[in-house]
Parts: sequence; structure tokens; C-alpha cells
Amino acid sequence: MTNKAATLSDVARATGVHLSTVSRVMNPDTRGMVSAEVAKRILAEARRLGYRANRAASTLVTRKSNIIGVVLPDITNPVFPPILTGIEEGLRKHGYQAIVANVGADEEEQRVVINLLLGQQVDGLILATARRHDPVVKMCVEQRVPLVTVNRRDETGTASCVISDDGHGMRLAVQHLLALGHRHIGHIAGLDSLSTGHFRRLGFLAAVEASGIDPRQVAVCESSGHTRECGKAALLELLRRAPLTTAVVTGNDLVAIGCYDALAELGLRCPEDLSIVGHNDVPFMDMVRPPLTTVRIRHHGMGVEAARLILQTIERRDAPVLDIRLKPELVVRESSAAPQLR
Amino acid sequence: MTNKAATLSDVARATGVHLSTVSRVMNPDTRGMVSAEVAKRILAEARRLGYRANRAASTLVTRKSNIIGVVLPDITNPVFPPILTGIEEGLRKHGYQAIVANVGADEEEQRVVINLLLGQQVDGLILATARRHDPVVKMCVEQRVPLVTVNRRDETGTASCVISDDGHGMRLAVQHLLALGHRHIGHIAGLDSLSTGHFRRLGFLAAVEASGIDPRQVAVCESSGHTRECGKAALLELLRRAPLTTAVVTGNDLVAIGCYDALAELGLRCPEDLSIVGHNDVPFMDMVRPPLTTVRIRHHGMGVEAARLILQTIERRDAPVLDIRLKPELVVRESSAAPQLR
DNA sequence: CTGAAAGCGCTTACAG
DNA sequence: CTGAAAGCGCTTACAG
Repeated sequence: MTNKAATLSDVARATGVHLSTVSRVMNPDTRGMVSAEVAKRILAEARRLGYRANRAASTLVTRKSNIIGVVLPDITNPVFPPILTGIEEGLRKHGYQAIVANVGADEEEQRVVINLLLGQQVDGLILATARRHDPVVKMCVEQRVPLVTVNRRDETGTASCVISDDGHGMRLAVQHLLALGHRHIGHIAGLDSLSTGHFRRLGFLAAVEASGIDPRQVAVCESSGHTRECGKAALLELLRRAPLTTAVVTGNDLVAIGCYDALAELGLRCPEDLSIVGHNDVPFMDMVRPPLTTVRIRHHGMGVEAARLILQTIERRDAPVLDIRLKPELVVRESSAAPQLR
Repeated sequence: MTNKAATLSDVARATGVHLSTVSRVMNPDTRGMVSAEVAKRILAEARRLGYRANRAASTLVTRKSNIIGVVLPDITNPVFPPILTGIEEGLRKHGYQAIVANVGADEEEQRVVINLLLGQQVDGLILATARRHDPVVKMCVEQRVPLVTVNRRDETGTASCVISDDGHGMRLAVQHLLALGHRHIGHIAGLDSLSTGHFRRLGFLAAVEASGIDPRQVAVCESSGHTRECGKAALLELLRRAPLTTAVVTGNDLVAIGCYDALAELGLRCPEDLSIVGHNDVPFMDMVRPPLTTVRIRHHGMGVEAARLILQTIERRDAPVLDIRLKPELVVRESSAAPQLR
């Protein structure tokens, strides 16, 4: 049990061949260049010595690390774990690994982290941190770093992205409420600096407009953050401004839960007094009281697609910039019902 | 805007010095060896050229990657994101990064992933996958890979670990129920192959024993998995075997939610007919109906400690094997109450 | 204080 | 089919 790892030259010495021959055998793609008999001996010896290629060395010469940097804004936000899992699955299938960095919204901090990742020779970057106008995305594009954004889209359209079809999701939510008989509908929007918040707001407005209901019966409030507290404050504000509202669509489940808090404070009930539809379908939304009707987004699928896209972008540097949108679905539970007559 | 990255020798040429001088300046620790004036010129030129050290090259020569491999069984299990966040914070502070791999329970798959990580020249490993008798931990220890397990403990005691003090947690839960007046108490245990399941079961038994209540009033059932379905089945089984039970402590929140499902099926209410105490306090446990009383574990803190420990283990190869246990606390909500007289 | 040189462990044309 | 050699981009003794 030697303490230091065996190298190509250790295996070569033990087998009595040149280390370049060992190198050829260790790489399945070039194994065919070596006679079967020699290859067998080398493989046996490599196994005996516990040989494991030093990827730092091969990265240095091939300029390929087979590592993708993944930058997340907050892994404790339950939308990101399934995205990450999808990314990892998609990557691993092709022999790639993910190096994950959690980073706050601070731009300078993001630059530092991305520089670390780039120094690590990652072959590409998947960013879940992108804002609609993102200087960090711009920097990466300028440096020609293969890049895809996931769950978020930068508006310059210079980077490929994988997002949910938010227009479709909002249409499903609004049509559901209309079908139940609601005519005074509100929207609690997410941050407009993020594509999710922006597109969902636009989607809501478009769906309402298409339905032909009077725009004066529609209210939109922006939640200042994706938290329960912000959601609660936003609904309180919305009901103050539009007291006739009987149903609300939120841009985020956590915000929807905050709406529950607001209703509790007002002594109102969901869905009797107000129907609420969330967005994302994060875990446990079927266990809250009442179980939340929400737009289910294909987080895992987005991750898988993002992995596929980044690998494609790396393979062909002239690969087109793609804009992939996965279709969400509406999950009807108990937080939405026909409006009560009042 | 050159397409390929600037190297030390590019900066050296541009400044008119030898690349070894540039190397000394780029590393803060050796910067003092170079005159301030030259250092300034070099730094300016490096910045102008966008120089960024190639870590594959420096890893190759220093045999230090400043990367830690983190192996998780399932990032979508909400206990892991805060652990990971804690690890990353602890690591980043000391200039380290995490390379994260999600991997199932399959042993062979774990070996493959760990070999990938080791090939990547990680300086150490944090495993959240360890079972009580874990061949993969054994393999790492044999190969002298710096290692710490987090949230889980391997029983051979050859690797440092950071876990929650499960004995303390169960004592808090049992004492709470006793104080409410319960005398027929059950436990739905987690998998005994994991240290969490094992220690919580032992902790439960010890707490009950210390209270002096008749062992015949106590029932333990093992849940065959950490899911709602398994929790439901386990409670059904437990109530069949011990119908007088008025309170149950579970080893896991998801299992506790499964118990809610079982009660719903039986037409029983929580806490009126049965008090339930969970374990972990994952997000949203305050939003389920009824809000769950549970043992809150310091997941984030465990991650921070694990990072500290692995760095310490790397720094001093003779560092002692440590067994760190963080104290959990009981969060009382509405799923526990005094037993009804029947 | 600075330079010249060796070497980390690989891959891959180039010979033979 | 196999070997010899150059080179990837760094770090770090060793000279001067």
C-alpha cells in the first residue's frame, strides 16, 4: 500500500512498456491502437497498482476538464435541487461532472466565483443566477465562455437558456379561475428584474386580456421578494387596492403561502373568500392547508435540458443560441374554488 | 480580445521579466519576494491581459487542488441543501471549493463517483452517504483519503464525523410527551443501517427507560423508507400492534407527514387522537395541518463544522478522528397535545 | 531581488 | 503496434 498514487510511468515500469502505450490503453478511445495481449497485461497491472488518471494533468494537455460550473443563487430554495439533479444526471451520462457554487445576488461576489470556476478550467457554465439584464452573463459572453442560463433568461439573447413557458403557465392558471366563475382576479408578481417575474406578469396580463374581462377588474401587485413575509404584505396591499378581488395568482408558491398568512390575519378563508393559485409546485404544497392549486414546473427536466444544451454548445462553438421553454401544467388542489356570492 | 487565455509567460513577455517573477507576484504569499515597483507593473499587465491562473497546472505541481468532493445521497431531500450551504460557506472562507456529486445508495455507483472525484485531485471528501457499516468509507480510509462524514456516522470510527446529538433530540421529544401526560408512546424508527435511524431508536428507548414507564406501553416500528408512504404504512402497523398508543415520535418529518395520511385514512385526528412529533424540522413543517412539533436539527451548522473538520484533517495528517455532535432543539407546534381520556 | 531550469503527470504528433 | 520526445502552464529549489 504505497502512500502516493500510481502514475502512468509506474504502470509502464511494472509492465515493461513505454508510458505512452499505457496512456493509450487507459483511454478507451485509443485502446484499439495497442495489441490485445499487451493491453490486457497493462490493464491488469493498472488495476493491481490502483492506477487512477490524474485529471489535472490531462486537463492541462487536452484543455478539457469535463467539468461544468453550475452557479445557483440559493440551493435551499426548493426549486433548485431538482434542477441540479437534472443537470448532474444529464452531465454524468456524458462523462461530465458539475462543480456547484452557491452565490448571493451580489454582482462582485458572482464575478469572483465565476473567475474561480474559470480558473478551475471548467468547460462551460450553467447559470441559474441570471437577471434580465445581467452584467455577469455579458462578461461570460465577451470572454466566449460556453454558457447556458437555466430557469432564468438574460434578455440580450446572447446566451442559450432553458426556462419554463411562463406565458402558458399563467394562461392555465387564469383560465382555470375564469372557468370557476371568477371575474375579479389579481396577480402578485415576482421581481421584474428576473425573467420569471417578468414573463409571468406579462403572461397574466395577456391571459386576462384575451378573456375579454374589464381591465379595471384586474389588479397586479409586486412582491418585493420571494418569501412568505413579502407575499403576505403584497396580498394585504392588493386587497386594499382591489377589495372586490376573489382570486389571486402568485408568481411563486412561497408567496402563495404568505397569502395564506395574510388571509389568516384578516380572518378570511381560502378558497371560500379568496382562491389562490401558486407557481412552481415545490414539495409539500399538497400538505399545506388548504392544499395549494399551483402551476407545476418541470424543474428536473429543465436541468436535464440545460446539461444537454451546454454540452452541445461546447461541442460546436458555432452552435446556435437556443431558447428552450418547457411546458408547465396546472395542478388543481383545494385552494381554488368558485367565488362565493356576496 | 484574444481567444485563448493569457498565461504566465504572456504576462512575463509583456512586462519584460521572467515568468517565475510573475508567478511570485500572482501568489500573495510570495509577492513580498519581488520589489514593489516590479510587482506593480506585473499586476497592471496581468489585469490588462485578463490573466487568470490555470488551476490544473498549479494543482499538478503543488498536489493541492483546493477542492473538496462532497457526496450526497439526494439533494432533493430538504435536509441536504442547508448542509451543503454550510459546507460551501465554511470552505469558501478558506479558499476552497466544493465539487458536489449526488449519488444513489448503490455501492458500485458510489465507488465510481468517488474515483472520479479522486481523479479530479480533490484534497478531501465529505460524505453524507455513509451507512453504519460502509465499505466505501473503508476504502477511503485505506487509501488515506482525508475524509469526514456528515449527518451520518460510520461505526468503525475511523473517520471523523459531524452529526446531530440524536440521543438528546429523542430525550427532548419523549420528555415533552411525558410532560403532556402520555404514557403509551410509540416510535417509528428510520432505517437501522443509517446512524440517524439507529441512534434515534436507541435514544428513544433510553429516554423511555429513564422515565420509568412500563416497557410494555412502548411500541417501536421501523419505517422501511424515509417517505410518506412508508410512514403511513408504519403507523398503521404500529397502531394495529399497540392500539393504546396516544403519541408517536418519528425519526423523520416526511414519515411524520405519512402518519398524518394514516390518521386521515383511519378517521382519526391529530393531536386529539394521536400526538405526533417529527424529526429534522425541514421547511414548511409549520405550514402543514396541524403544524408539526418536531426536533430541529442544525443542518447548516453541521455543514459548517464538516468544512472546518475536513480542512483541519487535510492540514494535519495526524489530526485526531473527531466525533462532533451538535445539539438539536425541540420546536413545539400543534401536532402534540395532552392525550384525550378514552 | 530576479532568472534559469527542472519537473508535476499526462497526451499526441512523429518515427520506426 | 510501440517508443521517444515535446509540451501543456504552473511552482520552486537553486544560483547569482
